[in-house]
Amino acid sequence: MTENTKPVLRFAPSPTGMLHIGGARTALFNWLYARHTGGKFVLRIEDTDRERSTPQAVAAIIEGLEWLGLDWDGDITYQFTRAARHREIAEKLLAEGNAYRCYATQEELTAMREAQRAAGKPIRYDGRWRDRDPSEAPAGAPFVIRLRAPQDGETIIHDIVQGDVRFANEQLDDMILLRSDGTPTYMLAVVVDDYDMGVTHIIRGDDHLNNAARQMQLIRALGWPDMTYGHVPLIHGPDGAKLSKRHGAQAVGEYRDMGYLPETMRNYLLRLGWSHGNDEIIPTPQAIEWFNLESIGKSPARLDFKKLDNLNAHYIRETDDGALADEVAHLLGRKDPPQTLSAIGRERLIKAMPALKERAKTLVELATSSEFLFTDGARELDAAAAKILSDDARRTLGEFLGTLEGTDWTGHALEEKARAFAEAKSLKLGQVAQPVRAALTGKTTSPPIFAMLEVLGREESLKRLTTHVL
RNA sequence: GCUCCCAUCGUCUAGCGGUUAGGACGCGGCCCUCUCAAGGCUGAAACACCGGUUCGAGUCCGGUUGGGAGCGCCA
Repeated sequence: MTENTKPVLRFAPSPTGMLHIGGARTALFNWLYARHTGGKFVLRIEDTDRERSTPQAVAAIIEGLEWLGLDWDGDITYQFTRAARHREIAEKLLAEGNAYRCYATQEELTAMREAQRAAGKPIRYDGRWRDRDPSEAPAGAPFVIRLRAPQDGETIIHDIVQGDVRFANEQLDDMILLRSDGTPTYMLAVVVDDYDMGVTHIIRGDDHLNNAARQMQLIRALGWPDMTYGHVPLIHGPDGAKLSKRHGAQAVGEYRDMGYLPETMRNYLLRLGWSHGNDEIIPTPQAIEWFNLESIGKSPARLDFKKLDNLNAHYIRETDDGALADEVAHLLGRKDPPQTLSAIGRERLIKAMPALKERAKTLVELATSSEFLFTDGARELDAAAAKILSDDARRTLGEFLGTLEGTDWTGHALEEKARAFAEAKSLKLGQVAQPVRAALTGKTTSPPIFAMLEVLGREESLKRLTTHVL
């Protein structure tokens, strides 16, 4: 493959809100295909709507992509900076007769649509200025420039995921290219920018499928080459309805806050709408190797947090202990009031991490389950732990502690002692271990308790345990 | 209303004319076990409906129903 035949993919969000989970998947697909083919992945911010675009949204999108690990090639293109070029193309179309000036006012158009709606007719611009002589134009009145679109025949989109999609040209109206204030519309800007940026493949949400036909008409009018389209079905909430606030997590930042790993998100989002046989666990390098456009599914998918959790648990187990400790420290710092991880706390955390990470579905859970490592002295007991520490249990605990003098403070040695003690007393191991767990952690669930005794050390462990001896 | 898209277990999906319709998550059971997980084994669970085409349809075609998207001087 030579340099100029390599694919150029783009992600083109409009900065009017956070990076949405659906947008993240679109970005991922584009990114994966670019990396798979050795092509380019470029980022373009579609900020031609000056009213709704905000710098905060731009920042959130960039932050989201960076967190997801989706790096783009070259500089970010800000669409609004290219307005002069867009205008130039509109003028060219006008000069060639492929576009015309329309003087219809917004009120007039609104009335037109209302009438069409009332009559049960399709709602579209009726072409009232399409063939009017320019001399009829009201002097000095504002006008927009519309594409003179073909009225017969059909426009076909050869979509790589949806197949051939045909639109009768008669049902597509003459779209506005340049607004009356001279700024370009989205339809004009995308087509011109994609062409100028050398974009070869457009992978985007299928909410743009209808737009594709209109954009194709524009491309034809300009005599520019076709691009390859792939319209990916949208992601729905767990209830099948369109994703909205009430579904909870929507912005990628929220997933981060809930303790999901970027690796998890990449794998999960990939599987939502793309498949490779029966493979489920697909780390990113493997995804880059396997990804193709043909295996993108055609039907919309729903979010399933249970499955997300399961994948996240998998990737947490795969993550390096030190990196996880850093994440826990980060989460601690975000608490109210913020907590810092002490040197001793970090040391304990690293030692306990192999056992802790096997039990956590999210980083938040990991931080919560680590909490008992960071305090000193007697633990406050939760209700279940208090119940475990009955008088009998506390007596047993005392007797057991009595056998521990001189014991090597290792998980293995302590477990041996506990087993011997239990056998001597005709108790089950659990009858010894559970009171120890309750007293040591204040809870009834924890990583293997003898290993935790070792992590906390003799001194700290005895401090916690002796408090509860009867 | 008009246009376009979609339709396999609850969910994500494999399937690309002939399969006991497979896997994963979740759910139930068993094993393991100091708790909780993890892991192993195992069970229940799907081709929306109606017509065609074909010797033979989950797979091809049409319709119905049900979802979704679009119909802005938003993107």
